[in-house]
Amino acid sequence: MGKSNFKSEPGIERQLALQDALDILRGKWKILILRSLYLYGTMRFKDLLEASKNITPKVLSNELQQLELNLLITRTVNNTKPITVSYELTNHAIETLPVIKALIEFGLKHRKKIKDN
Amino acid sequence: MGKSNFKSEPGIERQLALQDALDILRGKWKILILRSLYLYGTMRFKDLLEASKNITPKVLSNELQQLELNLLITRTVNNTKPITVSYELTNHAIETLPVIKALIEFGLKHRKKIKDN
DNA sequence: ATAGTTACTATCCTAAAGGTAACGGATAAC
DNA sequence: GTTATCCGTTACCTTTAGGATAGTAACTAT
Repeated sequence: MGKSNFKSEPGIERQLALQDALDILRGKWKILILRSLYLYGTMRFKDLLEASKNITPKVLSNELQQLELNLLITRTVNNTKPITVSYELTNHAIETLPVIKALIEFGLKHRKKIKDN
Repeated sequence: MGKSNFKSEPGIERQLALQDALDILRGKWKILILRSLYLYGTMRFKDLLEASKNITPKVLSNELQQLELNLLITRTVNNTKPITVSYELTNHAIETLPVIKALIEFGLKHRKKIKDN
């Protein structure tokens, strides 16, 4: 396979960074949830349930907990009459926006490619 | 949840594109394989086995088939003494480079954030 | 004839992800 | 006191991803 013909040096740090990113964003729902929060700002649990078509409360709850653990969203309990809970992105989560944009761009091009056979 | 405060309109096309992209690139290995091919150009099966630490031949074989199906890599059999097979990225696969770059950037920032507590 | 190389495939198994359906605690409205 | 809303949890099950181990086909070298 020889030496790199594309970049100076791979760099173990970049390799680890990539693996971490994949771990954190892995799964069917996390990126979709992040995108909803980008688009709509603050959302309640119920909003996210409706926005993420076909997700179940259990799964949504899990995903939100993981996103919170990884410092991508915050969870705040509002003292409203029927209790409500608000989720929003942290500043840190802004760093995932380029990932989402790139995925959408790739997806658009891929769909076009498929359509044109 | 109100109206968007961030972008004009979500757009069902972008939603579908995102879901397609996530489907195509899903899993523990695909993006790592694509990155190896970016870095090294043409690679044989054995090269990819060594570059993707801890992957098994069965899993690698599966991943490669899926990537080929989705038009991201090509597979060519070389008529060498012990048969060898070369994999490389298609032109179309270039479109995934921004995704990988964005993931790495996010991963680097995330690692820094974690280290700084 | 035996052993090695390359690129897999086959079989079996475990673990993680994801889904279904029902329930619970808090509060309030009717 | 029954019903409703909101945000979950619990128990259970199915599906998918991933891994371990061994084997195979084609060829080469010794």
